[in-house]
Amino acid sequence: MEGGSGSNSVPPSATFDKSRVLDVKPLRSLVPVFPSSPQAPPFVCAPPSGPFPSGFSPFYPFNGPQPTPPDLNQHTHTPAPLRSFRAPQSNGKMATDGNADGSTGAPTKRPVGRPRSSSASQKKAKKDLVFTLAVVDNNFVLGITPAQREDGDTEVVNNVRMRFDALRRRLSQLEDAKESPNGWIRRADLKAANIMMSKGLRTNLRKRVGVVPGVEVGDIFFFRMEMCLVGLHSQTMAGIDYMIVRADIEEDPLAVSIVSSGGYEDEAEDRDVLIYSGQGGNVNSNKKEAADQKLERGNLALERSLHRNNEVRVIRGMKDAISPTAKVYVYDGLYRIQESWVEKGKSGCNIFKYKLVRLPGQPGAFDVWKSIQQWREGFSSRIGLILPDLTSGTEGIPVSLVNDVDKEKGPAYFTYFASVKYVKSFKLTEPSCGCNCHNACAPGDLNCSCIRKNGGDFPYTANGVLVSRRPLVHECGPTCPCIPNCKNRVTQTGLKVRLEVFKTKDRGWGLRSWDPIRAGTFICEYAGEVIEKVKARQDGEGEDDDYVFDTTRVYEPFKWNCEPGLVEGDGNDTTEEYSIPSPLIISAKNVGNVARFMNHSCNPNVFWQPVAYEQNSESYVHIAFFAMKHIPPMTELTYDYGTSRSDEVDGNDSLHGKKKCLCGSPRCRGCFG
DNA sequence: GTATATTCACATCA
DNA sequence: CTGATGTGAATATA
Repeated sequence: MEGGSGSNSVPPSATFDKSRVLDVKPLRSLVPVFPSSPQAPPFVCAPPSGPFPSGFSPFYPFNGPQPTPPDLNQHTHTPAPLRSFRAPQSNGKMATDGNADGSTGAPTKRPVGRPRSSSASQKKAKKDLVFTLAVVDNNFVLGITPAQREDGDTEVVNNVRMRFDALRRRLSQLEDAKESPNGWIRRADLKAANIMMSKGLRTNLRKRVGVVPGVEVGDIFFFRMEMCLVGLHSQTMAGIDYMIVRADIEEDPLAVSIVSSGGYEDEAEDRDVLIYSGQGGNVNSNKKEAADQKLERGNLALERSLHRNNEVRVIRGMKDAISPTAKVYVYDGLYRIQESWVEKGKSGCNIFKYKLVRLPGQPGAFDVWKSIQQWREGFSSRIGLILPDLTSGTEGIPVSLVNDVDKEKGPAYFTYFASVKYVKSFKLTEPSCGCNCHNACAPGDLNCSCIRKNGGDFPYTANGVLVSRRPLVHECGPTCPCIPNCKNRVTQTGLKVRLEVFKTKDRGWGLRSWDPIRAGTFICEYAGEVIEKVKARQDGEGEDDDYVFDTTRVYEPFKWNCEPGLVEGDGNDTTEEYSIPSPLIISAKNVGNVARFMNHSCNPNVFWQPVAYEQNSESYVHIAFFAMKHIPPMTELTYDYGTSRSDEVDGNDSLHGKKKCLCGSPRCRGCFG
C-alpha cells in the first residue's frame, strides 16, 4: 500500500501528477452500489489445506494442535535485542532516539533484511521458528514468572496491559448485560485489576527510581490500576508514590512517581515544567476540615528527592474527550525537582509546592498533546499541512494531509469513498433479516436477533469498544428498526477519531491519530472495490495493485480476547478465528478511504475484524479495523498485512511479490505482502 | 500479622 | 452539565 510499499516499490514519483490530489472527487453517497445478482459468490478459493465447507477459515495456517505455551523464561528473557531501545534497564541513562512521535514501530531502525534460505527444508525449519516466536510474542502466556513479576520488559508489560484490558472489557460486557455470576460488577477496572493481582499477573513489582523497563515515555493509560499493574505508579489513588531507601543507618523515603491529575492546584506553566502540590490537607470524604499539609509521606519523599537530585516519573492526567468523567493518563517521562516551598492555598492552609523540570532528550509526550490541542483550536498552524481535509467532507470529521519530511505534495490520485463497494452480493447460507428492537438494542436482550447472531453477547461495551474478536461481528443494519445510534452500529457510523495522513521518513504515506485511542476502538473500515482476484505481478509490465486487502492471505495468529477462567464462573471462550461466507478481496487503488494509507508492521497496533450487517435482506461483510492496544496520539497506525498464500504454495523463495519490511520491530519477519 | 488510615478514582445520580 | 455521593482497593503505617 502507499505507505508500506509505495515508497519502496513504486517508481519515482514523477509518474503521477501531484497536483491532482487536490482534485479528489468524493462520492457523497455512503450507500454502496449493489447490482443484485443471484449468482453464487465468484470468489472461489482453493485453500491448500481445504476443504472449507461453510465456515471457511483460511486465516490460520497453523490450525493443528496449539502448541503448549513455551517456557517463558527461555524466550522472554532473551537479553538486549528484545528490549525496547527506549526503556533500557539502566537507571539514569535516557534513551535518546530523537523520535518525537513515540511510535512503537520506530522508523529510525533499519529493516532487518533477513536473508531468506533457499531450500524447502530450511524454509520449513525457519517457519517453525517464526511460529514459536510468534506464540510467545502474541499470545498471552499462562503465567508470569516470579522474576518477571519483579522486573519486567517490553513484552511482559505489553502482555499485562493487553490482558488487563481484555479482562476489563469482558467484565464490562457482563456488567452491561447484568450477567455477572457474582452479582454486580460496579467497577470493572478495579475488579479486573484485583483478579490480575491475585493471580500474579503483574510486573515491575520491585519499586525503582527512574525508568520502568517496558514502559515508554508517551504511553497512555485509562485507569490508575493499569499503571499499578505495570509498576509505573503503584498507588491506586494517592498522587505520590515513594519507596524507602536505606542510606547508612537512616531510612529515607524517596519519591518515584507522581500523578498530576487536577485534584490540587497544580500548574503546568510550561510543557516541561510542572508545579506540583503536596498531598494531604484536603477536605475529604470523612468530613475533615482543610488543614495544613505536613512534611510526611509523599511530601517528605519529594523533599528528600529534591535534596538527592533524584529523577521522578511524572504522569499527567487529563480529561478524555470521549466522556466528561473519563480520564487519560500520559506518562511524561522523568523529571527532577528543582525547588520546593510552602504557600497558602485557597483554603488558607499551607500547601507544599514542588517545581519539577523535565529531563531533556526524552521522546515527546505531554508536549505532543499540547501541540495537538493548539492545532485543534487553531492557535498554531500545523507545519507541513497540505490539505485540511483530504476527504473533502465525505467523512464526518476531517482527515488532514501532512508532509513535514520532504517536498512531496501528496499521494497519487484516488477517489475518496467511505465504504466498500460490492459488485456482486454475498449470500449468507441462512436468510438474513434484522432485529425487531424499536429502541436501542440492549445488551443481554436475547429477543434481539442481532444479539443472538453474536452468540448472545453484545459485541461492544457501552462506550462503543469492541469486547473480543469473533469469527464475524454482526451489527444492526439499515433495515433494523432500532434507532440509528443503537450501540450495535459502531463500524457503519463513520470515523470517530481524528486522523491524519502523513509522510513517513521511509515508508511512504502513513496514518496516525490526533486522539488517544483505547484498545478495542473502531478506527476505520477498509473501503474500496471488491475484486475477484489480485492481478498477477508480471515483472516490468502492468501496474502493481498495492492497495489490496485480501482475506485469503496468511495472518499471524494472536490472542486478544480475555482468556477463559479469569472470570469466575465464566466459560466464555470465543474463538478468534475469523469465519466469513467467502473470501473477500478489496482493492483501494482507485477508490478508497484512509485505510489504504495504513502501513504494515510485524508488531502492529491495529487489527482487522470482519463485520456483517444486513442490507436488502442480504448480508454484506465489511473489514473493520480496531485498536489492538492503547495508542498514544501521533503514533503511526499499523496492521499485519499477512503474506500471500500463492507464494507459500509455489515455494518461491525470492522476494517476488513481497516487500521488504521496514517496521523495525524486534520480531520483524523481514518481508510482507 | 492484622487493622486502620490515607488517597490527585470512578461511575452514577440528582 | 456539575457536584455530591457511594463503593472501592492497594499500600504504608500503627
